[in-house]
Amino acid sequence: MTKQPFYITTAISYVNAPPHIGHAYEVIGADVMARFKRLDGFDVYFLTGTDEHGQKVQKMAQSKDKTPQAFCDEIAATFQDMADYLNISNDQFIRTTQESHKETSRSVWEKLTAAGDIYLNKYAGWYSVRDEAYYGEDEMTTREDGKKICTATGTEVEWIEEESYFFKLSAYEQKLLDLYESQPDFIQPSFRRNEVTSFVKQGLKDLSISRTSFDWGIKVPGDEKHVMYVWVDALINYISALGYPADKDGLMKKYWPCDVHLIGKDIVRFHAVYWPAILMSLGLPLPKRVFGHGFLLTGGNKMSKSVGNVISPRALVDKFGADSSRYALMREVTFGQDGDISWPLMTARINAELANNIGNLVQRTLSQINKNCDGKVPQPGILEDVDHALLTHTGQEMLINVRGEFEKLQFSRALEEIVRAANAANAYIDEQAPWTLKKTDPARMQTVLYVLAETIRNLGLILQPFVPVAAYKILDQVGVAPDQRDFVYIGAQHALQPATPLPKPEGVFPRIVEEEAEAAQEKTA
RNA sequence: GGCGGGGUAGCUCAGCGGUAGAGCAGAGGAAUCAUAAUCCUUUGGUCGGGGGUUCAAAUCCCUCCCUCGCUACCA
Repeated sequence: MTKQPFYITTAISYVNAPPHIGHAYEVIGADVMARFKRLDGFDVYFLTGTDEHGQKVQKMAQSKDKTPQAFCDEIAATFQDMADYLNISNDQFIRTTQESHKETSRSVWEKLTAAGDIYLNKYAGWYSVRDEAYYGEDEMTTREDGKKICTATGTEVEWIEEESYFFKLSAYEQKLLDLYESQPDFIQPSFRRNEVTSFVKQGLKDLSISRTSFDWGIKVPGDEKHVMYVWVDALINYISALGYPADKDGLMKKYWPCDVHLIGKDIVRFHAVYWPAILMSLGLPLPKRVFGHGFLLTGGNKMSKSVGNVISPRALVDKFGADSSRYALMREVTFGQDGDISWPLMTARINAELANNIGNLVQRTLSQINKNCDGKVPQPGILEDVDHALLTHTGQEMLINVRGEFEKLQFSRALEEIVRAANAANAYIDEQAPWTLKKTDPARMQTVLYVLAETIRNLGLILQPFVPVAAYKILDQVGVAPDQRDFVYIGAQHALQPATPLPKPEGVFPRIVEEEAEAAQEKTA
């Protein structure tokens, strides 16, 4: 049976600065989803990467006295490094400065032109030379001397007309509205769909898609004084990565259309309006889903360097490790909404759920098996109702519930489900008290410990997408073979074989113990 | 201004017409296998204000207040 394909992407990150926590959050979300789908029997392709063109990058490079490419190489490396230390399982890391992407972009441009959707005209507007930006009427005020200035920066603006290519976005207004109507899940969460719909209903203007004021970009075929507007270039990454249009490796045929574009809420419009319009013009099928996640806040505020409340991905992993960091971010915040994170919140969550609940469950069970069952999977007797109840809850039932949450990208809810299962196992162990059975009914003790080992196997399996390394350790400790770790192995039909020898148990989720220095740091935060 | 979220226990949030819920935090107890972890019980809310519909409203309608987002071409 051939596996069903599943294509998931993050946004590509703009390389004007090294990664911050938001980048980490997004790529972790995508990774958790990708890993889940792989384990659930899908043929997954997971793409992430960097967006490297545009005026901002050119300026940044200049100010650091570097060539744009050298500058990009440097920053892109920090993103690749982050993917590494966060344990991200992407299949490709695309960079928009790579030759294959440029080729695709030029080819797309030619196709859009051939489709009659690109034309040359003038872009006109109020421009601030100092800010190198155009401003709308609502962003400007008139000074006493009668000159218009930008309200925010206070710089003078002048009326500028610049030659530019345009994309006939206006021609797609009705088609886009039809799309949102006929495919209500196209934009998620649903309140984002409302925003986009009302935006499109206001009427779409054609989109200026080339620039002549700088040259760090992909040159427009046949008119090299223009470079493509970075957003057009950036969006194309989702298909250039698959080899469009040549499709030498058949990736396009296999994985397109994309199942989920996972992006930040700030760029929903680009993905829900511009991108489908471009695809329509190319005659390509549209992505199934665009999911805009929220932002991470701390103390209800945006993180900012000047306030000094920034939590960097590197610092996070240094303190908690990759697994626990992934867990904390996925658990603490409802995906799709903004969420508050802080060191104390994350520490509390990791300790309560990973260390105390799940970690300690594994430890207390395995150490009893190690001491009392000769270090082998115990031999169960006849299972009682309580045993069946726990196994059902933590087996198929948990998988079905977790899968349901993944369909909605509700990672936090999925984890809640898993924690609840571990909780039930802790209640079971207390109620059954195998340490007492050891003296009164050793056979029953074996059964109880077997049921617990089996529960731990199920938990280890379902935890893999979130905490891959620790989950692997758990599965190793209950003697699950590496090729028996897909979700089809969850549940009774693939239960542990009694008498399988087990390695000596060791802790998987260490408690975070606050040191004085950290406590002091938190006081100031 | 227009459109759309949200305002529920100390904290984070669920419920969205039928006697106020979960987790965490707080209090009391049990147990001792375990990462002093676990388990049980429990305190705590006039569900933003006001009005209306209904036998019945956190839940529907109106209105007001607060808060957040969107309202195009830096990315």
